[in-house]
Amino acid sequence: MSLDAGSSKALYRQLADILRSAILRGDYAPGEPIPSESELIATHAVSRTTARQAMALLGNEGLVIIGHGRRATVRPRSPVRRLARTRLSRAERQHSGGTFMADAAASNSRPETETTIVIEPADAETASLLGVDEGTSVLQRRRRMLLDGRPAQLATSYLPADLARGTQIEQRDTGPGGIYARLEELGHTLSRFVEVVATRMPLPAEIDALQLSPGTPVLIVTRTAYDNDDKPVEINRMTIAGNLYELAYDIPAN
Amino acid sequence: MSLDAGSSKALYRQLADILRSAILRGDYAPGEPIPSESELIATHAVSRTTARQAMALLGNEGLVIIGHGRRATVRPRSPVRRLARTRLSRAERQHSGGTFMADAAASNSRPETETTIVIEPADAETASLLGVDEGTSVLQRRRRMLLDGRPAQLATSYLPADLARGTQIEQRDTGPGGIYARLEELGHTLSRFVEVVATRMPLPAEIDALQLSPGTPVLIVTRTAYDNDDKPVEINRMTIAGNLYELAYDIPAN
DNA sequence: CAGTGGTCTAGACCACAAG
DNA sequence: TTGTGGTCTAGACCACTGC
Repeated sequence: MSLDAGSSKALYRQLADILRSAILRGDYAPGEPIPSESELIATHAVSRTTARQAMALLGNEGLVIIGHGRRATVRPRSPVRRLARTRLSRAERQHSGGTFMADAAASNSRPETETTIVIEPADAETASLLGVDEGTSVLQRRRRMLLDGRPAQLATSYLPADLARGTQIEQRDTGPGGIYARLEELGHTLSRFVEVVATRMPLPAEIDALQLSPGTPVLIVTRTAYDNDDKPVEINRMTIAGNLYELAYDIPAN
Repeated sequence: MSLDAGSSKALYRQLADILRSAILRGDYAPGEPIPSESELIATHAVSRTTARQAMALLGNEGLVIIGHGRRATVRPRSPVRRLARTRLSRAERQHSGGTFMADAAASNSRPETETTIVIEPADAETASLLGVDEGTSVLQRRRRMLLDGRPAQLATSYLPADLARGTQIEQRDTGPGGIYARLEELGHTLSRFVEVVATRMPLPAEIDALQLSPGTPVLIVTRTAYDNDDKPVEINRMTIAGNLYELAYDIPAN
């Protein structure tokens, strides 16, 4: 409960340990303030730097929210929304405005989408995923989705420009059922999706766009849609706030 | 390229921006050293604290690896292993020592597993997932898996103790096909799995067990195995180093 | 041994939040 | 206005790495 100056463990780490234990034990409830810097300085006889190092450590662990001018608080467990990937079934896709809209409807939230559409040559990675040559013209639909006014995820779709030319896929509003419905109308009947899930810390632009607080990682989901010839027809790269979402996958046992 | 003391942006953030851009641009290759604190101090006329704040920021973003006594280096992109969840098919399960072994075999690595087996009363969350009453005796198989001597993931299986009593599931070595094969032999034919994927920053114990460097989030996968009556028979909670793994899911388009 | 990063202190001034 | 956290400085001593 008190600091040991002789310990090989740094003072600020010991201090962080004390606070972390207290938080995990529930001494400070989610949303409640933890001791201020001044209090830590007084209680544990350390310098301000040491107190701040301890706080910063907990902030980067995602345990506390530190904000200018207000006391640091225990990070509330945000209500986690579950994104069920079964929503990719054809039936689900068709009577909704795409997977995001389906998820929004399921969670009783007001969805908004900002869309930017550009055509650019494919970089090496995108080209490889889409099965086209590097430099091939690719249509990018960059979207920022919000739920109830709060940023939820970033998503960019990539399709060969040839394939989308002159179709509603080039429009802001892709119509009922979204891109996938349009693709099937074009004769690209979809056979399966592959989603690859990874995680990393967000870049500053992503922190900004998703309004993330320190210590919040993002989920990076790369979805590839394959047609009946097992040819990739669309790539969707998603960046999802790790504190707000979890992904659920259903896997048959055979 | 140079710092602006009048800017509203903190000096250390400006400095971090400069370094980050240089790294992302490729000026410093992965694994290569970035400027030392002394160099930053000399080049940009800042105090050591400011230089260190900038470095720490990049460290927490996972862009650089900072180590005592050695120069900070650009974080090398670890070879990412893909964990294909199709490996959960019955055919795959049966001729391997479980999903971890299957993945290891697929990646030509030498797998090791440390296993601890305990029986404990279920906490509220586990009870709810397993569909049993809180406090019911639950068998826990805690495993730490290593590939080529390096920690790869932590996994704990939870099964109702009644169900596992007297079976090989209570042993360290669960035999060919692992737990799932034993469950099916016991009459619990598996119908499906649900995997829920989330991410967060690791706790100190996890950092230690997985040898994670700062700025590395973990993937938290909770897998539930259901039998033919759609009753959960096993829960598997996995903690996976986010810099080493990605998960691949195959989703039929229907 | 020299160079690098790790920890810690004391003190200063600023910016934001809330009463 | 008061208290809180944000930024920055100068300086000191320590511990690890690698020549």
